[in-house]
Amino acid sequence: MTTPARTRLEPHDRRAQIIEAVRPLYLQHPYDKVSTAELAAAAGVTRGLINHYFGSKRELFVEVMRSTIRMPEDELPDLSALPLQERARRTMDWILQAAETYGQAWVSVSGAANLHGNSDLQEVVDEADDHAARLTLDALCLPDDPHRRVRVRTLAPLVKAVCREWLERGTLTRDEALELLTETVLLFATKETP
Amino acid sequence: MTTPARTRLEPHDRRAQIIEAVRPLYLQHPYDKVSTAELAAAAGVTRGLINHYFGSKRELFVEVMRSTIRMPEDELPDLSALPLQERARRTMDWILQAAETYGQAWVSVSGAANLHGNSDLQEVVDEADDHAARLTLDALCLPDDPHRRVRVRTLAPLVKAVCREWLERGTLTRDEALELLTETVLLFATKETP
DNA sequence: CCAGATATTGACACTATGCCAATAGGCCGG
DNA sequence: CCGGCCTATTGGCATAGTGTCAATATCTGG
Repeated sequence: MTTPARTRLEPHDRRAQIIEAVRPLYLQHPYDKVSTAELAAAAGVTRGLINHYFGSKRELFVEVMRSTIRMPEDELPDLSALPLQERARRTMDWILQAAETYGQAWVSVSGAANLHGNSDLQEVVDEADDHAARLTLDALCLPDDPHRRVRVRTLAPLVKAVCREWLERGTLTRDEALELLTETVLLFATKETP
Repeated sequence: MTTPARTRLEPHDRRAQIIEAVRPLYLQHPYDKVSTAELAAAAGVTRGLINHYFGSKRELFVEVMRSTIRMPEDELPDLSALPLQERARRTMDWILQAAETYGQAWVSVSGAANLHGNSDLQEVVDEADDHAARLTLDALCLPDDPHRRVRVRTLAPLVKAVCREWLERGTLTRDEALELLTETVLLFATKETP
């Protein structure tokens, strides 16, 4: 029964350690079903420390989200030798695969569900979607000008919705999902910039 | 200074009255910035009554959302005489117009922003999106079989994202938005069912 | 080995939520 | 027109959760 004595960490390390320790809780329970006490317990620290580092429970939550819903950029295959149509298909396939095997968190979090204008989470989700758009354009070997980026990032919520129909509800087959997304991404990414 | 004496309403009416009285609060502030006390004050009742009728603050919030984010079905024009392409364009135009003039709440609320699987709000948003899909198919004069409905309702989050780029960020013009959505809805709605 | 710097704690004050017995509004039969 | 019943509504209580801050303990450098 080793009740670990209080240990002292560098601020940066402590922040990171708390975020990691707390992540699983938010993967299983919604924000307001997890108390600061539980968060602190999971991290092996006191409630006070969470407020010290993150200001508020909410801000910790937002930080956890930020690092969780970001699409990983490794293992993105090099498609530069293929025709555009095929690049599109493989890129979308890559996303579907990530969603399937890793249960990629990115697809499970879409926009903030509030009525009022701006949510703190919206900002984080937007950042993640914009990042996903950059990755997509990169995989497609298409230039990343602002207009194109805008169009491609609007696809993020569509991709998530399609994945949800496929994985959670079983109302679309993987092939249907792939086909729809492939055609749509071609439509959105190749429209000529005015 | 008329402090209105306590009046007695039919349960059904009281529920409705509370929801209406509370709606503006949630249009301006996020869920957790509004206290039950403020909600009760706005409705001219006591905190206890809110719990009596809705069980919890959260459930009241969900009810407000349910009735707020539902697309109105009136004023949907009859397009049956036009060719499909044109029906699609006008339907999307109708949606954009609703978003612009009424600041339609539907477009401002997309999926729930949680990591864990299911949110109480997700259910409500899904219901609204499915409803919007029915309206869309109706306007397009296309049959409403399950497969088609699934595909069209995945477009809901896309429509919202495009509207956000157009209205809030100004990164898309109205014409660009209209064109993208028109082509996409045609793609999704006219794919033959297997 | 000591002393200064600071990461971490624990207790306190405050707010908010949900619950329940008590209260009172208004309809109905006499 | 009145008294009594039904139940919508209240007000206070109990509890849980959040944020703050002075006090404490840990590590580092001299």
